[in-house]
Amino acid sequence: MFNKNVNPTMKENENREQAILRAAEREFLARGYDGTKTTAIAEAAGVTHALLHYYFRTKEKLYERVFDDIVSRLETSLVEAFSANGLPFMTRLEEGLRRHFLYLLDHPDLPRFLINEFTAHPERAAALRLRFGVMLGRVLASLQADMEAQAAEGTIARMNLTDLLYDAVALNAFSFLSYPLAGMLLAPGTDARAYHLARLEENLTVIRKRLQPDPPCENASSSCSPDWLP
Amino acid sequence: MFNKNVNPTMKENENREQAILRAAEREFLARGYDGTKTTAIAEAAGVTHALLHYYFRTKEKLYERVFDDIVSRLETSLVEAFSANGLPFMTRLEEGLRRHFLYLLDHPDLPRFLINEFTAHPERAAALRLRFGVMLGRVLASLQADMEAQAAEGTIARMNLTDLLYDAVALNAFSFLSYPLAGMLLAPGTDARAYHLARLEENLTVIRKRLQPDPPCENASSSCSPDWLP
DNA sequence: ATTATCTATAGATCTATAGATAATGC
DNA sequence: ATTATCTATAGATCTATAGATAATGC
Repeated sequence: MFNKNVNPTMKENENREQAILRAAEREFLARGYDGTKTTAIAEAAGVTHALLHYYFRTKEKLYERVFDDIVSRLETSLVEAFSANGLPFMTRLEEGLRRHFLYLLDHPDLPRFLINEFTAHPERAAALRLRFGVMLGRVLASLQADMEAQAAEGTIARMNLTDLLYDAVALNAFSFLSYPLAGMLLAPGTDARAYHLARLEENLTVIRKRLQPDPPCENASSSCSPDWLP
Repeated sequence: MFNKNVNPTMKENENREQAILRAAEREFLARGYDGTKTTAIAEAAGVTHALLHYYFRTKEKLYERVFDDIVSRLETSLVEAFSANGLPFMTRLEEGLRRHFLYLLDHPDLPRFLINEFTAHPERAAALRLRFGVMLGRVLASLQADMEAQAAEGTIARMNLTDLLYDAVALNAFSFLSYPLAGMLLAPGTDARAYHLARLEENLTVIRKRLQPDPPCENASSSCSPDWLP
């Protein structure tokens, strides 16, 4: 049952089932569902094609398994990212966004993969939305009270926390979504990591300034209108 | 040569070649290259499958033609969006971003389509990057001088215009990229258009605040550190 | 006796083309 | 004489399974 590991594409102590899963995740993330061939997965895993069907029956089932694993890990990472306790609101927020970004830096194909999945399979989306809803609820609950306290003090502007997180996730995810176009266009020669880390700092600046209280209104200049009021 | 238009899927005065192009664009945008079958395009266009190959020879060539048309229209739209003249910098910027967003509202599949194209076909990406580079250069040139004048007056913060446009495009595009997940999660029941228009206002607020000058430094609070300096 | 793995192949798509026929322009 | 359109089918993938053989656990 335990293989002798003569297969060079497998890690130490990894069995063929795990090798197929790893290869499938790589292929699906890189090429999407339709672009991935089960023959290519089998080849990448160093096993025969039939074995893939022996373990996972169909391409669809293998895909669902891979997808579920990916979402589970993302959930864990996101909830942990915002779990720091006892620190001031801005510190926790920035630290959470930094961790969220670094997670994406380790999984740069993830945003595109999730977006394509939700678009291409709306029939499966309902169950997944529920999972993301629960995850978002946890993050919101963990930050909401602190945010309101700060707003009451007047040290940050009053705004909807969901909108703020949406802004932050948009900026973070887009750095990876746009890299194949924008990375080489805006910073040719720079390596990917340095490029992304520069974007992270800009993203954090945007979020910080989004929360900056409006300046006191001394004159009629437009920047004095409290645009966050109804 | 001119058809009698007995085909119900074709518009008045539209020939079969155009009908194939329209159907191909719809299919490719919705399902991507791999997910689209030439048989499905032919069926959607109301012609036999062989006719598609008669006009465009291969799926690949048809795809390139569709892609090129899409990019050309986007270029025109973007350059026009920022071409308003004689108005103050902030007005031109906001108006340009508003038009950019409304264009996406008419073409909600476009961001995902472009991202997938650049990721899946890096070999073709070079030529396209050049086109996007020219387009970006035009928009930058048209705004740069005005922005510097405003910054010199002190009415806006000093920052890199490219970063600012990147932030804005990220926020605008992500509204459409994330809609299948976030739309139904955050605003169930709301219709898509209202949802997106609400995001547009938040996006403009983010950009406005990004440009808000830092408050004068009266005390040692963290919001007083001029984080836009080296 | 069960689990893991392979070879070989059936069956389903999907792209592309060959070759016939109809419509149009000179 | 050229352009547009159709029917029919070849050829290439790709998914999935059948059925044989080897390895493992009782």
